[in-house]
Amino acid sequence: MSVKIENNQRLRADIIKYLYYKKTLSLPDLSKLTQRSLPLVTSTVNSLITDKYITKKGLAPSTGGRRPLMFLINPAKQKYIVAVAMDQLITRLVIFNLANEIVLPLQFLDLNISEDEQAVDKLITFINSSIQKSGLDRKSLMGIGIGMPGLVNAEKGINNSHLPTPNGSNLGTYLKQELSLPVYIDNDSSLITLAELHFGKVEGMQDALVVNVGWGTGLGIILKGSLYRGSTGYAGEFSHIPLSKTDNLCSCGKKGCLEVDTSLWVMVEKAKAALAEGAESSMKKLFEDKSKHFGDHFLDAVVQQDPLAISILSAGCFQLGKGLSTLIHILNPECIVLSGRGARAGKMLLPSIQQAINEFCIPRISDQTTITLSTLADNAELLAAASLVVENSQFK
Amino acid sequence: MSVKIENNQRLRADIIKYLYYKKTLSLPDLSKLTQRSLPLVTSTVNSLITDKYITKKGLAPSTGGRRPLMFLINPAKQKYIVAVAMDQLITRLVIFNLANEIVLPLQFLDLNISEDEQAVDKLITFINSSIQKSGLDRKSLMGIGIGMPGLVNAEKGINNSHLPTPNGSNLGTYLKQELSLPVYIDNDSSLITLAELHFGKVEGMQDALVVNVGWGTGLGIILKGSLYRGSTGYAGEFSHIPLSKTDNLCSCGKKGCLEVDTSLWVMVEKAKAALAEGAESSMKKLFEDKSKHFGDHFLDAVVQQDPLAISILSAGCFQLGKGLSTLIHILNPECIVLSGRGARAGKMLLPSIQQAINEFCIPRISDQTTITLSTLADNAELLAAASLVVENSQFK
DNA sequence: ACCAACTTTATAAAATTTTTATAAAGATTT
DNA sequence: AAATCTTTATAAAAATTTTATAAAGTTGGT
Repeated sequence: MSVKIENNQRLRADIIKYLYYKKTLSLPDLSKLTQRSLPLVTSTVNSLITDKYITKKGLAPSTGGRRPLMFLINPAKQKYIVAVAMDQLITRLVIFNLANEIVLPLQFLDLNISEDEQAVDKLITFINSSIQKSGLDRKSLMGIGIGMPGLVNAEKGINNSHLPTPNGSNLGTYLKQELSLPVYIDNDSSLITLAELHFGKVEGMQDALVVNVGWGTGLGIILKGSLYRGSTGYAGEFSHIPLSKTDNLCSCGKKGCLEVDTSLWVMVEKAKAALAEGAESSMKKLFEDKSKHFGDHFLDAVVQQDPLAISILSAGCFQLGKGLSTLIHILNPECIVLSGRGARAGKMLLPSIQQAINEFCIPRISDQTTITLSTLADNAELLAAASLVVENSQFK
Repeated sequence: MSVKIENNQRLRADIIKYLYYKKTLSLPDLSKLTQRSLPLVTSTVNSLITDKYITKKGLAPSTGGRRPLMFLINPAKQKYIVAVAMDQLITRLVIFNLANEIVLPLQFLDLNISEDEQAVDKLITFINSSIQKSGLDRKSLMGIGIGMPGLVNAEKGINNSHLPTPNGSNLGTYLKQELSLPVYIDNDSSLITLAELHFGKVEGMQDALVVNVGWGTGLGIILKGSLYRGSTGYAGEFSHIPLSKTDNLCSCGKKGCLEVDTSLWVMVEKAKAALAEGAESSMKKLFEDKSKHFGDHFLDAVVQQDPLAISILSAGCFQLGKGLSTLIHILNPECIVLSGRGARAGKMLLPSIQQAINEFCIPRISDQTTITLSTLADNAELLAAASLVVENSQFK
């Protein structure tokens, strides 16, 4: 048996990716997942063990035959990933190892990406100082994955909505240059969708939708088992489809966008207007506390079953459900997952959405689609930001 | 060199399929398309020549190097395909050979699929008598491909809207039994989309939409280079998305469906109502001729630039454009093709659709999508019905 | 006009990968 | 408790791809 020294980078990367997502797998598992033969997978796994990328875990319980030897990523391998999740107001950062263990705990930065003109350079400083704080050798960092709001073209590294670079150049390449590490950026909703696909409710499904209920209303589309990005990378622009019965002006400049009824911003405005008109609500007191954002107060009020907040939310969710009815007819998905920060309003969202679907969908089609809540916590976006790096790296 | 007698059915089928769609190809072309190595493709092509499935055409002009030997399907190979295209009112049939040459010319049958309870048995009789008329040996028929309106699950062979079988069983299996030949059914809009993908404007594109402008408004979705059918086969139900500003009742039982504004049926009704109210139009005279259907008269009036017909059509097309705006935002397609019988209204459709898109789309997204008219004639659906058989056959 | 350099296609030989067969380890049935 | 079925692992055989080379043709320069 000749020991193979260094070939088949593609299969090596695939094996590491599958172990990264699924934690422990046997040789037959990897053979099926990678669609390569068992002997080939065996020899490639052996070479990865030699390189300390993966280790043997031990024998798994039998499922009716010989017990399989399980493999997992070697947590001791000194390869690390910087994961960044950006919000309109707050940017978070974590450093993981390849086994998805946290090496540098959550770091925060207050950063208003749409108003602060120096946002990009502040981001760079933040990332650099976080790396320094971790004490890790820069050479051991595989790359940086960043999730951010806006019309992002992940492939080209462009954000059309926010974060212009000082010299007006491409955001992705600018970050890569300044940080001298591989940088991968993506839209926040796309990342949340990838998190649901790899670690959450959509795992293993072919066709599904993930709604990012947040300041806006984001959408990620899983088609044929992978994230669909469209011909120029802008697929899933759900929040600006023409659906509202009102002609209210949207932030995008058009009238009657879905977002006009469904975004958390708008709901907070509605709550404020109602309070100004003398409505009774627990929000009156909550809104006085300026340490948290209005939107978070609104969600708190919903969770505490405040009637005004729930009535505003329900109206918004009904419109969201109408939008989802359209998607169900067009895409006939297996499942729709409600995710993002708004998902913590949890069960409060579902009834109005379901009601709209009952009203607007052909039952034979909508019966096949289940609607469910995400079980991933807030670090979903960070996990998926890290997975961006794993997806795009080589393992030599 | 050992001559291979009979193996690799998959590659044989793939090679025949590519030659069927692209007419003539060289060995390197086939190697790239099938993603198999040149030596393997060469030996498989040789075995197909031995079996008389394909023939050498001759050398193609050089593109800068050695001239390639071109191959094509052998028109003399005695394998034939029955193609059927059904409409609400008329059913058409053609028999092709593998080279897509017509062996039995167009046959017609008046058949109202939604009202005639014996429609299925009449269809069977029609197909059988057409085969008899052709004089072809039944053993030389590879199968029957049928396109039909309705909520069709092609994989399972079900039509939920029309054509119930006498014994209530599965339509596909019933037809297969009664005709004792392989039968493949599909939705008419899906077939038109496949025709555009293989023979028309969408050829080679990854992400595109095909609108079947007809009695209803059908949609076919091309994603990642192939027809997208959804998790349970019902994707593309465009005509019943909630979009109309009216609350008019749709034939499906819901209110405010897109179809309420965009179907040819509805436009004809609007024209009739306007005429009853004394409006002037060339349609007054056209509608007296009962030998053609009202819808065809309406399209004639449009083509002849009748003001009333054009104004009704424009209003419908604006709503269609609003619906397409939604699809552009969600799916970010490279191209939208207007096809189906309504496409002969041609350039009359485009302005209102474009106007709606300008009004409802974010320019950065819609700029990337071109809207174009189909150049395929009415036999598009028949061609694609035949291709269903080729796609599902083996070539031993 | 002719030769060198570059392209594309076709075939032969070498290397890789898969398929098939067999063995090993454990569960299940008789 | 032995025989049979499952699943995993490895070895040998067969198939496929990769690499190298040849053949056929274009292009551009002198």
